[in-house]
Amino acid sequence: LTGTIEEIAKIAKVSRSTVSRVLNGDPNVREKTRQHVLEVLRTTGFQPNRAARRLAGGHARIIGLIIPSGVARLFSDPFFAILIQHISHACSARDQAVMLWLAEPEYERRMIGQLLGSGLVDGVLVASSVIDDPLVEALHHSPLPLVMIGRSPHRTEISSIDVDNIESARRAVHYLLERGRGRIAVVNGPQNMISGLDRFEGYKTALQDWGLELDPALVVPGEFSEEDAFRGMEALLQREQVQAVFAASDSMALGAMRAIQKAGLRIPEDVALVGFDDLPLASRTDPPLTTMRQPIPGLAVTAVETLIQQINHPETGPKQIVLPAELVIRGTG
Amino acid sequence: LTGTIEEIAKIAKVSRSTVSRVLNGDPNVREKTRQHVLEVLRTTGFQPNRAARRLAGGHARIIGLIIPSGVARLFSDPFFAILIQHISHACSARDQAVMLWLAEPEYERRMIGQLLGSGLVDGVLVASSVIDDPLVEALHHSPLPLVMIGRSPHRTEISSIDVDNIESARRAVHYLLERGRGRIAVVNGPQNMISGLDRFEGYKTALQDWGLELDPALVVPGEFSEEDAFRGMEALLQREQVQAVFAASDSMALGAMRAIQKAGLRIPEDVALVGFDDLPLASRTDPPLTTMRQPIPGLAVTAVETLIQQINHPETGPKQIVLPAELVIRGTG
DNA sequence: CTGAAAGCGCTTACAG
DNA sequence: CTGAAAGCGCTTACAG
Repeated sequence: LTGTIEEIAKIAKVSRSTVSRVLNGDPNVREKTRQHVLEVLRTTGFQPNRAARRLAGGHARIIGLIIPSGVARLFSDPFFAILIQHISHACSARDQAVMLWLAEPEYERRMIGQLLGSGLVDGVLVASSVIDDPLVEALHHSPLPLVMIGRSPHRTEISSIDVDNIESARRAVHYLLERGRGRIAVVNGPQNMISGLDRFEGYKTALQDWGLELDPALVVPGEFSEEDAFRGMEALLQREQVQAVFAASDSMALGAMRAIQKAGLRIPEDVALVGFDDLPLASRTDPPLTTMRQPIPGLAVTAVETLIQQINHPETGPKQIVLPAELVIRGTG
Repeated sequence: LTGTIEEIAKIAKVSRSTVSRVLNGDPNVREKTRQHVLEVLRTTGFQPNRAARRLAGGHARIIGLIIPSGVARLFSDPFFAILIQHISHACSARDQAVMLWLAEPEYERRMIGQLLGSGLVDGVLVASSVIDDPLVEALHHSPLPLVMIGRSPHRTEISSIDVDNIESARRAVHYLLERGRGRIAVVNGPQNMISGLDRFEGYKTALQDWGLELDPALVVPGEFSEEDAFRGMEALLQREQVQAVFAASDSMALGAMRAIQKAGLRIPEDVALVGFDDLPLASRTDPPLTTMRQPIPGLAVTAVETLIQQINHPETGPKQIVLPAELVIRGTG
């Protein structure tokens, strides 16, 4: 279908070295030659064989996208689906293919071996992980460039892209406090993930800012799942009176919303509600959800570009990039 | 980390040909030699370089998993997330890596070129598609082995794995009719996808079986999304009285459930409800959802195995495999 | 049953 | 700026 570099060379009447140079953007090609080869490349629709490319020591332009096993349960959260879509999109736009590795405890060892040994992947993106995930540790000690989405608290030597969860959560809760809501419940994410931990931290900080005590009775443990949030909130509402709820994800906000409405309380009159993520569903709930918007496209693009940078210039040190979130005020608070 | 075949050969004191043969299960190796090489392979944890393998004419053991652009919107339906997890699992268990291609209109052409030209992938799995998707057509006309999840109505030359959507939907509606529910609304999936079309077909057939007329006023168009189902159902309940609802997916059943309950109707006393999929959420709704269970693990495993079969024995003709669904009776009908 | 050799399609010093 | 040549790590006839 697409032929080999040799055939292109023949058509363009140059050596295969020259074709390869053009393909790889090597500056040591006369401009006229380059244009000519480029033209042949275009008309033939040539696609270099990535396997050969990789084998010969170049980059295959393949990125490994890893979902650690501890996170696999969350895989059906729309946040993930959307994140993966944007990562995939960012890769396509940069002519990078994506290899998906859903880590599973049983195959984790083998997976790492394959990632390293199979010689396919130029670098690796870890999409969210549990704190101190051994998989991340292993990856970090491998020669493969690595970028995480979500910061790694104990490892600033690993490049990561994250939203400022602490500050964002704090701002969300401030917003509720400013609107006169004193008793604010929190629906937490998993506390073994940094995003869950940080958002809870932000909640606590906001209370402190206002000189309020943390009331453990107002803390609903959650796992980023709608159902858990629904149940937890339902139970809480039976014993406590609250004026507002901060949910650490939109999925959980949805669950909380259902519980609040089921309890016969009005949103936002009786109970205000702020979520986190700004998934598409947030604008379609009734009333529409006020929430902290995660810049998912930005996270994806930045992660992919950071990784590519790391692949092409391994000498560049690790980077921690923090992206801002934005409060989107709608009808729930 | 894992070394090359050459190093294994040296340790095992055989030629690299022999190592390659045991690696590939070639029967022309003396049993004692094989055991010895296997032992060395085991102790070294050797991983063959897939890029080299593929280049040399063997199989890379990489499967391309394609989500066509027409389906990308559905990507955040938990059904997809779970399906992908199972596919990934089935591949890991068979030592196959997964390359993810979320097709996007803008990059679709390039993607196909890459799939074919990049020489990375041994075969391709299309996870659900729109009817007569041009992407599937292109793939079908390529030399790459192809298996679809979801049947392709006009192309029996393509291997496909599917659940019997028509019959399953029919059984679901029969179940409601048998329980004395005469006026049954349907929340449809997209009618440009075979699963949406077939389930509607099953609904219509069931009505016919009972000598009932199809009432267009009872048909809620949907796109497999909870929100659309919620709105559609809400609108329907304002003008119609129904005794039951058949939703073509669990996500939509959830939306319908919310609408029914919001309208002050009891489930199942006033309105019975049957979904389709049996996602984890089905057992956790209130009341728990009665639904047709799709054998997702079975679909995934069968699809992967069919594709591997197709890769290893291209002479085998295409296969259409239909898996049974099962009605799971819970609290909604 | 086993090994030496050619070749897969690239990249990258090396020489000019 | 360009080309001839070596080499990446495998597989697979070919010869024995």
